[in-house]
Amino acid sequence: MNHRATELLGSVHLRQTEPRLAILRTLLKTDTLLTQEQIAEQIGPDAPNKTTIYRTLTQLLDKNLVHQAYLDDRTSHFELAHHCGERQCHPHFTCVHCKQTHCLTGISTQLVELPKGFSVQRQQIHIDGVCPNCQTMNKTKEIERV
Amino acid sequence: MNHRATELLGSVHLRQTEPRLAILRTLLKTDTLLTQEQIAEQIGPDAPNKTTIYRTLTQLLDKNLVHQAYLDDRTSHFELAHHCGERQCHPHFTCVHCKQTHCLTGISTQLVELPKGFSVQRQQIHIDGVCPNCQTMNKTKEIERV
DNA sequence: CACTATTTGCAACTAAGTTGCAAATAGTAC
DNA sequence: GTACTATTTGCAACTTAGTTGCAAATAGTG
Repeated sequence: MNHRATELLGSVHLRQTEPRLAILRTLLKTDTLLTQEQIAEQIGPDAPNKTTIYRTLTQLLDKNLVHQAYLDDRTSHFELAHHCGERQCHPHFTCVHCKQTHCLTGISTQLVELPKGFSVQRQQIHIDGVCPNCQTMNKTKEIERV
Repeated sequence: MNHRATELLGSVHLRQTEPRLAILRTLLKTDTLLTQEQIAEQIGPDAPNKTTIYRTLTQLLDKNLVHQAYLDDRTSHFELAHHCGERQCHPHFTCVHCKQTHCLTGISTQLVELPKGFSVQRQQIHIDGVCPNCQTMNKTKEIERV
């Protein structure tokens, strides 16, 4: 994991600094989107300053190693771009119940056919609904009520 | 337009107040998403206080007359729900050049097939790219450079 | 016209993200 | 290893979208 982070930084010609490596390691470890705060939390007490985290993420965005998504609140969520197609990110699913977001990486989707004159750079699909976990929890509650 | 706004308010049993009517009129008049600030601007000097605008929009969201979208920044954008299907909003297109967002209402799209256990409530598609206007402007510039 | 529940505007607040600047450090040259 | 410089980091102060509490205003009703 550490090696992969070093490699990624090298590939875009950025200096190998501990804050950057820690941020990349965290993004490599997870299978979902993370906010600045969640990244800091996961790194722990020695996490870089929030300014540094934002600045690093912006650099990685510029280099196209990271993608940013705005979901159901005013905070931006980040993820490594390695599971995204060139023109299209995988769909994101947010559970209205537990508020957790899942990356639906194994799914095929097609690009929308745009009216004449428009050209795509990136398509994102965002789905709100109920996740399997909350689905079964609700059913259990219903049974309990009876 | 005024009549339609009165009608909409009545249909969800909210009091007919001038701020609410002005907000609905503005939403009826436009063919794109608006932020709180843009709504206030369009109403003009007698626009309701921003608190009132946000509160009204929240009420209309609850009644499902209005939809909210988070696009490429931290500000929420609002629109009347009347051009949306039950499970799916029309796609939104944001031009990376002029930053304007267009509602692609005349387009058919299909719901993503979700993995077992997930259930959809609402699907949104967001596309970044270049709009017809900026496309031709860029071409013109290229010609000028030659 | 009077009454009351609802709505509005204002001022103060919250929280995500940004900026400027001085101190620390990675990469390089010797 | 040591010295040097451009880059990076952390901190404090700031910006901005949106929220909250509360007193004044008003829509709907009798």
